[in-house]
Amino acid sequence: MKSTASTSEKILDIAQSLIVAGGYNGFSYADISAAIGIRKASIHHHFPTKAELVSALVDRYRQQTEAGLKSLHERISDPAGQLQAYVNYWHSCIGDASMPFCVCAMLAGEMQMLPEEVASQVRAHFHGLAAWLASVLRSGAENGLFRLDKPPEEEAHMLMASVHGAMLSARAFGDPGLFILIVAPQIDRLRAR
Amino acid sequence: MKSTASTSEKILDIAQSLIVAGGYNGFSYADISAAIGIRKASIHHHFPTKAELVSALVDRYRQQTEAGLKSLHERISDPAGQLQAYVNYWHSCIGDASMPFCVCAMLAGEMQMLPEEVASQVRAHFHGLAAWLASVLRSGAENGLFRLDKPPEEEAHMLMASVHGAMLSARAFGDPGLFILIVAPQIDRLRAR
DNA sequence: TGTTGCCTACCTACTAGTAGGAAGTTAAGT
DNA sequence: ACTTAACTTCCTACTAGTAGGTAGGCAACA
Repeated sequence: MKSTASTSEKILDIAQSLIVAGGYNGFSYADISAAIGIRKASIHHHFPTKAELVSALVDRYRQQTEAGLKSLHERISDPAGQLQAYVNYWHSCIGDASMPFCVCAMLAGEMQMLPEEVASQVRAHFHGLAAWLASVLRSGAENGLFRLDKPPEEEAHMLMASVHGAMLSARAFGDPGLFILIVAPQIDRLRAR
Repeated sequence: MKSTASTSEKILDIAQSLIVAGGYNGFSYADISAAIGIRKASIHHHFPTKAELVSALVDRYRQQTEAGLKSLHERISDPAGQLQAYVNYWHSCIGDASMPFCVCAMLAGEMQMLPEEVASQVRAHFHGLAAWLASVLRSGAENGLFRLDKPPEEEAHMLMASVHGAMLSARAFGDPGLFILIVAPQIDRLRAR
């Protein structure tokens, strides 16, 4: 239930949606305060500094991502389906506007002016995602499901870039459908011919 | 010569590099003031509001882009070479850190909280770039140089997303070489087999 | 004489962050 | 059962600093 969410989780929820909309410098304690009906000082009680808040937020995001990918592996065994499920997840997030952009992709754009603690977590997310994609592509290639032109690590980077670029285009053009139009052919391309 | 650059051009130069580093909310008049040794109020003399400043900046960026692509067409006639030159341009910008990110890609991420005048120009840039890529791909396909799996417009969107995603990955991983590692195979893929 | 470019000085609104206290909760100690 | 102490959550009230923006003046120049 939503009503059982703790205050600190509510703070992270709204901060996350504000970051997705405008990045690290695009929100303030006052914005969060207004959104959940609590005073600024109370937010500082839960998260003393903005850097700590965002750091906790990215930490949670990374755990959620890890848990999501793990449960995905439990529900779907074939690598092609796993890739499809990953892409479908983002397709629906963008489609229903619940999270129209990856938190870490947003922050990666501002990398140079992020507090170091946040920057290193963003880097870690990118490494983790690239590793997951590479492992899925590798096992798919071993099964003969995928035909890779490059090593799995490079194909993973290419796919990740397509996904992030597709998010950006969908946002720039204001057209959620653009995401899947861009990403789907990139996945088809990997399937053994 | 750099020394003949007018003050307003210097303002746009530094503002552009600050936007590339941290987006619309990532810089202030005070930052520009400190960087070029002029008072804040003097910047307001040239650009009364921040929205006007960024709007002028994106306008200039779009003109520079248009001029660059035009001269590219004059120097290089074959579509494959044109595509290669476009990618090489960004490769060198990212490599020497002179402009490690596209201004409009940066702003597109913050689309939702941009002043409308800026947002529409960013959209226009994306439309223009997609159209240029589509026209290059189309003429390449007509020459038999490219073999496209999808209509040129869709292939253009895919390529543009790869380029922007590759910029983001290069920044996230702190590895300029990642850009070309991601983009080069996407171009090779288009070449007739 | 008016215009351009820059200045000093200032304004209001907002930024992250702090100090200190009120209210309620929990868990012993008696 | 009653008290006390520690802890949590949230509050009001405040700070120093920064945000974008304005008013008015001065000097160079057309």
